[in-house]
Amino acid sequence: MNKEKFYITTPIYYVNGEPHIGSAYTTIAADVLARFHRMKGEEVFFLTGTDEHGTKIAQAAQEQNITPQEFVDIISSKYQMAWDVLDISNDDFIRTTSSKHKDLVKFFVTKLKEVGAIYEGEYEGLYCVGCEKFLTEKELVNGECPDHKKRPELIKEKNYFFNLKKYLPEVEKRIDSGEIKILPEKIKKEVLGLFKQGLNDFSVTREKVKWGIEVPFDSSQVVYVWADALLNYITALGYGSKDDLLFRKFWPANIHLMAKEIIKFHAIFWPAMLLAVGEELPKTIFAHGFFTVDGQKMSKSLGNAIDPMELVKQFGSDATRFLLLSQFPFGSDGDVKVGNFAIQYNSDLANGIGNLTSRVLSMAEKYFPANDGSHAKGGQGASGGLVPERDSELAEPVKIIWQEFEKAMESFEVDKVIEAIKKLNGLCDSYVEDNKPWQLAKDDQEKLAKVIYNLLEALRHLGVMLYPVMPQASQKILESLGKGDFTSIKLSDLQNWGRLQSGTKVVKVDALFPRMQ
RNA sequence: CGCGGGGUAGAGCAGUUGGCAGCUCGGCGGGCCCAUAACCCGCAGGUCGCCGGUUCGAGUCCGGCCCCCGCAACCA
Repeated sequence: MNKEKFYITTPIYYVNGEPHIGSAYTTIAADVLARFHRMKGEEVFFLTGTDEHGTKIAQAAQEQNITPQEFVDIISSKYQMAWDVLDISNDDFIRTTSSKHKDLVKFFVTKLKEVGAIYEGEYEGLYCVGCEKFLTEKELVNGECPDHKKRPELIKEKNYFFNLKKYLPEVEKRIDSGEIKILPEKIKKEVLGLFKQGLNDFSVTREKVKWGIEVPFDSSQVVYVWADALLNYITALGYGSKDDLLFRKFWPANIHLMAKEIIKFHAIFWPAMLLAVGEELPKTIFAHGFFTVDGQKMSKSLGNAIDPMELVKQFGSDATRFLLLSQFPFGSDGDVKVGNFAIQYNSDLANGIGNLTSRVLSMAEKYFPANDGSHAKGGQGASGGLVPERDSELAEPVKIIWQEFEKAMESFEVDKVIEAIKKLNGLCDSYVEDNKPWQLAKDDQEKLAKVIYNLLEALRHLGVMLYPVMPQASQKILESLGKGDFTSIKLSDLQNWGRLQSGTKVVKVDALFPRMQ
């Protein structure tokens, strides 16, 4: 039987700055989906990376007196370290300055020329000699370049243009019909609106830009951003090379995930380019929303950008993942109150999941102590408990929560995934109160055994459910139940009630999420 | 008349096909004692932006108005 495949991507991030909360948000969300699909037993390829060409990069490097390559090496490695710290499980990390990518982009551009999808034209724009780049109206202050206080010149240069107009009707049709799913629905509307407004052919090369991939058939030109960056999704898979096994296996992408500002390029330009060369189109393109911080748009100039690495320092990787994803519905914009992170950490994680884990394991240990003496050596929590007789009183409600959880995952509603987790947490807390194990310990051993079993088994389910969002906590919970490694077991099996064997030794863990003061 | 989103309890948000207005946090009161001073229960009563309309009945449909915000006119 062929395993189902799942190919998920984030955008490649532009290395003009270090990882920020937006890129972290996208990447964490993608990681959650990737982990979930792996749990389902699918063959997953999860790609992220960095976009490293362009004038801005060359300038930034010059300011620091290093070569552009040195500059991008530094920033790119910061992204890789950040994702490492955040437990991102990407299968590859593509860099647009890698020789593989560069070769395949050249191949692609040549192919565009061969099929007649590009033509020579003239680009006219406002050029600042000081910046050595074209400026947009938006960048100008009183009609002047803000950096050099000079009016930019209106100049023309040779460019190759992609014949977008030729492919627009087909792309529109595929989007409208849902062959390419654009999500959420409102973004789809917006994209369809763009067609009505009309779109122009776009440059795929530039003459004045120096830091980029040289156009193979015209050395005066360098490949311009979209024909470079977007290609990462297939060059990473070896498209156009001898070794294109991954490409044939994983393309088309199941989902391109991104923030909404680049939806146009992904929903329109990218499919059009793929059509031009006769390749399949991505199945789903999902654009999530933007953060505002305390009501204001996040920006470097305002100095209100949230550094994801600071969050990790404060809360840890798991909690950072959880907190970012639970701020607002995935796909909408949302405001983040910086002060709320700690409050929410305490309520959902310390008092919620952490406390539940702690109370359940404590009771197991207290009421059903293991007496084989083979405890963890040294350290605290060296005692252990045994799982008592099984019971299925919680099986049904847990099953329903699993259904909600999966539905949320399948529809990319990451925030609702978190709701499901919280619901299971709440179910367990209520169950404790309803059954009062400390009472049963005095007068009903038989029922006590069932109640504790149910709690331990529910905790196991929680541990599994936590895996996509908070892999570390998941691991700790499952280890404490003697179920550390479950990656080879399919989710559908893990979801069965009663997998936890009676008599299994459980070991209390240190606080999963220490309370913040 | 560029495109799109939104205005619901102190705050942040849910509200599918119209039918007693919900969730989380905070606040107040009670309970419990297994647990990370955690947990459970109850309460707190918001003209659902404004004005009309359709309907037995409208945050939920229609029309108009006011106010926020995002995207866009080839920034990566």
